[in-house]
Amino acid sequence: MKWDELETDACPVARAMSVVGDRWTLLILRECLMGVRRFDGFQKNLGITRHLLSDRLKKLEGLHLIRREPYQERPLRHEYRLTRAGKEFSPVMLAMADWAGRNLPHDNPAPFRFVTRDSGTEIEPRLTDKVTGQELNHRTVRMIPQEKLR
Amino acid sequence: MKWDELETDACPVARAMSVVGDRWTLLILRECLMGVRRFDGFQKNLGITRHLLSDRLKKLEGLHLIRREPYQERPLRHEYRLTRAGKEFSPVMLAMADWAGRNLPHDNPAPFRFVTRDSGTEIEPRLTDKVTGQELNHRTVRMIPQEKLR
DNA sequence: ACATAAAGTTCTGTTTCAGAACCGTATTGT
DNA sequence: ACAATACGGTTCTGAAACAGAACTTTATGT
Repeated sequence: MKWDELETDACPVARAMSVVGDRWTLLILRECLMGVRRFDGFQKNLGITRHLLSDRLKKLEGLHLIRREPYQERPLRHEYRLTRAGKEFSPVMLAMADWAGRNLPHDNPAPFRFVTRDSGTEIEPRLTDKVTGQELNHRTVRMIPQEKLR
Repeated sequence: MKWDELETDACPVARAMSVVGDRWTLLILRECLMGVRRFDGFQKNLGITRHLLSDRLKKLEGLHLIRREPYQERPLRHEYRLTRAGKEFSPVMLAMADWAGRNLPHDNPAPFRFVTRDSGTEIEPRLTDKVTGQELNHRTVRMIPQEKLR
């Protein structure tokens, strides 16, 4: 199975992996969420090669997760900003950071924090159901293949 | 920057990518969450090459996200099951599936559903704060680099 | 005139991956 | 008895992706 087949898979998890299933793309999104907007900013923060960064930014733009906007002319330069779809990735990033913080431990603390915009207090993420408010985890949720439903 | 440097990065998102930052690992976890336990089950469902599957299962076992347990002797055969840490990945999977379902659209419906174990109703995931119950998204949460806090 | 900056592109060698073939141990079918 | 099938891998080869460095272009500062 090749990359291009993943993109068009009926499974949303597979499609998600066609986007963030490489070493860098999700880390670029992390930098976007932290406010980085320019090529060299990404490159220096991540230690990614310039070639790959250029490539990934194009890919993310093509997927409409980031937008390329001119911030000066002569020479024409652009910055990269999250679109709505890109911003909506934020809860995934949070859930992932929380999981990794608990399950892939490290001696040093994370180099960032998630805080609420209103009070500035640190958050404790928890996935819940919109309707019932019930916590969603492996104990409360089942993932059922569609065939087995019928 | 190389793979091995990612694993030991202080950033939990980077460490998460050292685990699921490839085409297959997260899809293997998806299969685990759907109840697949055996080598050929993963191989057939995913279309991954046997070599890579073998490799990824070893990696996941090494990270204690899955456990290898004998289910028969002669010939000795094992099945692969999620550990607690692996099961705790479930909310991330849910958040990701939800995001991709909304932002990487596809004509066909997902080949699975997430339903509650008690009532069997389909869930609508939403990330909230444990303490305040406030919804967590790009509008309500800021991601701050540690340096800027001091 | 020379150095620095920003945003890439190009080049070369290494690593990872895809696809197929092969192997070992056992069970089932004829 | 013998072949076919099941299961769980390992080994091999060519293709794709990646890392690191050098180069380019347009412009500013000194």
